[in-house]
Amino acid sequence: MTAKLATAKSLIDAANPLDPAMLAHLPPRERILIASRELFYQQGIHPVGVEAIAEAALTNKMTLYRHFKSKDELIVAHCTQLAAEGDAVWDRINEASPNDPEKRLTAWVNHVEDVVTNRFERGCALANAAVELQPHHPARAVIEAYKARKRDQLVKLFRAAHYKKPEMTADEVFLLFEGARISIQCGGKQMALRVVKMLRDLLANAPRKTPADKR
Amino acid sequence: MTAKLATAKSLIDAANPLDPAMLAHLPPRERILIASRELFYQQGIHPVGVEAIAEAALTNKMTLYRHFKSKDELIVAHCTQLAAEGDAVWDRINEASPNDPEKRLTAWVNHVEDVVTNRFERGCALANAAVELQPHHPARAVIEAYKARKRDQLVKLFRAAHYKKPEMTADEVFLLFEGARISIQCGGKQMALRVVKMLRDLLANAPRKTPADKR
Amino acid sequence: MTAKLATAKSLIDAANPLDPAMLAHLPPRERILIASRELFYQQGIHPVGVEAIAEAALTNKMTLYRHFKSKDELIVAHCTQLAAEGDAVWDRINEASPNDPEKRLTAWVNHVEDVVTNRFERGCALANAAVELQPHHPARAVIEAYKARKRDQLVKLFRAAHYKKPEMTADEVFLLFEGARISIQCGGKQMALRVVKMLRDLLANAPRKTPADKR
Amino acid sequence: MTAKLATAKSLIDAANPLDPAMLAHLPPRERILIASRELFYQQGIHPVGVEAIAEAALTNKMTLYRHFKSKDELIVAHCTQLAAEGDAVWDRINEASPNDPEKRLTAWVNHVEDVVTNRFERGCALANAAVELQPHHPARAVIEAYKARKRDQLVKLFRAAHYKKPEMTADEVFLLFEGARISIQCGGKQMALRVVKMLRDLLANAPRKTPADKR
DNA sequence: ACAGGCGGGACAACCCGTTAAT
DNA sequence: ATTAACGGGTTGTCCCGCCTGT
Repeated sequence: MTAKLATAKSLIDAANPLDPAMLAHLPPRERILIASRELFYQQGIHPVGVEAIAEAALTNKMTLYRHFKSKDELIVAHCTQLAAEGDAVWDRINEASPNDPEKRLTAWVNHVEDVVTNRFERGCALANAAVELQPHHPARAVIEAYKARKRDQLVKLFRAAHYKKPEMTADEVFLLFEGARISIQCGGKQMALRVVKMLRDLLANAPRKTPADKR
Repeated sequence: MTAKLATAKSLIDAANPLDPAMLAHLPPRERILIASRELFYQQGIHPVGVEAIAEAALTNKMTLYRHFKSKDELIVAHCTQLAAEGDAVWDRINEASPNDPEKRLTAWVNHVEDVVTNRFERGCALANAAVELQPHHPARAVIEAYKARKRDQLVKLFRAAHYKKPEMTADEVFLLFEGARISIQCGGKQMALRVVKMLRDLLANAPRKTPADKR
Repeated sequence: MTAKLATAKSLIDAANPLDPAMLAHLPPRERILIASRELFYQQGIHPVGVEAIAEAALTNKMTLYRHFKSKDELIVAHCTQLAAEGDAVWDRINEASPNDPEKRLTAWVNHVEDVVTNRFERGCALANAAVELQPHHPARAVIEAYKARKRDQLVKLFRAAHYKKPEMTADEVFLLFEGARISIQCGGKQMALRVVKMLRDLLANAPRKTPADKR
Repeated sequence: MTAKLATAKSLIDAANPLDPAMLAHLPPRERILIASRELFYQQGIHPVGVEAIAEAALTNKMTLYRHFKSKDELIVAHCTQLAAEGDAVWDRINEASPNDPEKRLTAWVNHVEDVVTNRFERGCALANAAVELQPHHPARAVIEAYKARKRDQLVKLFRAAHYKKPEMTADEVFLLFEGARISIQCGGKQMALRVVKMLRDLLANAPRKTPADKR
């Protein structure tokens, strides 16, 4: 489990992502995106000004505006980055056991456990962004595409694992996870932690296709 | 079912809540809270200025500041109001069948169906507010208390209905509902609609205590 | 001549238009327009910020933006005001001698003398604005309409005075006046002063309609 | 007349002055001045940033700042260039008929006709610059010297052509031309076109020195 | 008590001219 | 010679209190 955590951590952020020593050798665009992720996640999108982002990224407003032609575009890039990271986690889980859907399911639940246990005290950054951004904001499309992709990937996984109703099961699992993360924001940290047991029960008890397949 | 809808509707909003004809005969404080609810829900809290609220409430900033000594206090009152309305819905459901937990469960699911089907295109207003507000904001306490209350009420209801694991079932139901509503914001309207079937299946299949206990 | 000057002066600005004592009892919108006229004329439109205007108008940006929803709109109002004042000068000249075109011509030349001699060290404010503003700026239409109106009014006046070629003479007079004022900006103050003699000669020598009228 | 146009055109701009193919083989300083002339004339001086100039000149800001130590200095160079070009036009006209002032006058009016007819949709670039620049700007001196020179050259020309009042006639002609060009900016394109006829009439009718010369 | 305009300071996003580092 | 850095300045909006009249 320690290994698992280290793996996941290294995928997303190593230690303190705003540590000047970490940022110093990165190109400005990277620094800006890292700073955005951190500040947007901690404080939300609206309350964070471009100046604060530039400062946290060890640069200045002008450089920020050379790389992103507006704050809105930065927000889009920020959401795109988050989505790509989420996809990367999924890909890593899949590639680890390409021929064993059971293991992939287990690995995903372990990832969920990591997420609700150790990180993301403010829930899902993309869901939060969707809440803050107006419906017509271009970043919304990025978020919606990501969420739809996640659900479809779960469907495929449950189908590969010969679940009888892959769509239904995927929806259930997806909504439980989403609900757990939004509940973190609403004080339900304890409830979010219980979601892991729910998911394990659900995976164990949901009906499979045929006994033959199980063997 | 028509009656149900009418009931819920009348609890929350009658026709167009910002219709001047509706607001005119209400005291200013009520008008301001109604306007806040509408604007905050549609656009979020940060993007809506006090001036816009005052205008929609057919009054002016001065009056607003006489009733709420700051925008933050208005936000608290707004969340308190939303919580009270949610509680009222619950109470109404409970009082309709005080001695029949089965009927109460059914009624609650029907209410959920109404919510995800007909209204709240932007998910749960309180969850959205929690996302927008900083952790130290006083309104967060109101929201967290409300969400905890909801979960506990579900636990009690499941216990009354002799479910074997009332906490577990309540959590599951709660998270599914929360997940469904946050998914509305993330483009998962279709998925949110499927939550109703999930809930009905779950209620039907979750293990009850024993037939002996029912008698 | 003293009377003339006083008259013209009172039409446009009395003493120092930015004197706080003068501004104090005026409504904010008036103060802002007066401050705009003064600052825009002295420094041009681009170099003057809204903050400086608000300050000179003894108010602040917020009040300015309550009366004009953008700087561009303020510029339009400013140009409209200048045009109205120019029209008022013309009207006053006309109403003073409604039945004597000769006197009106003389009065107009006297006004020109006043303008190039005593005021407007930076030429015609509207022409300057036209130079500074992009062709698509809405204020440009105001300026062009004003200039066209001035030329047409001169044509009518020359026709009433029985000049043989009223259009030609009006154009000539108009262009000389315009040229004189733009030359002020280009160091040709001395040349501008000579325009008065040119105009008087031109009016005296341009051919009239009938010999009888000439006596 | 086609030859005339070609001549004048080749003096000032050949086809599209910002065509990369035209600029490519020029030294950077030339490219920058050409780009400045085009952009400053089309949009004015204030709205055009150094970055845009560098880009249009197929170079970068750093190179620009190696050739001109500030934007203000570039503006001075720009105005100096415009003045030199104007002088070159005048010299060419003069050198074409060094001993025939009548021809020179005619040629100059033809040039004026070309200017107000075919080019300079935004009037005189130097006059526009004078309007935009503060009185203390060093480029103003360049502009004023140029305009004064133009007037003096006209005086000399009228004296050489034996006009009775060369100063007066020169002023008149000068102001008409200036007025025509500023009027282009103010919507008076039609009026500007009529200035050519005025000038021809004026030259034909203004009194000459001795009857002997005329015969 | 309500209505409304006015005032004020802070801060948002965005862009400028200019210089330094690489 | 390109990219980054920098400080200051732009327009525009925020929340909030004052100060009139009803």
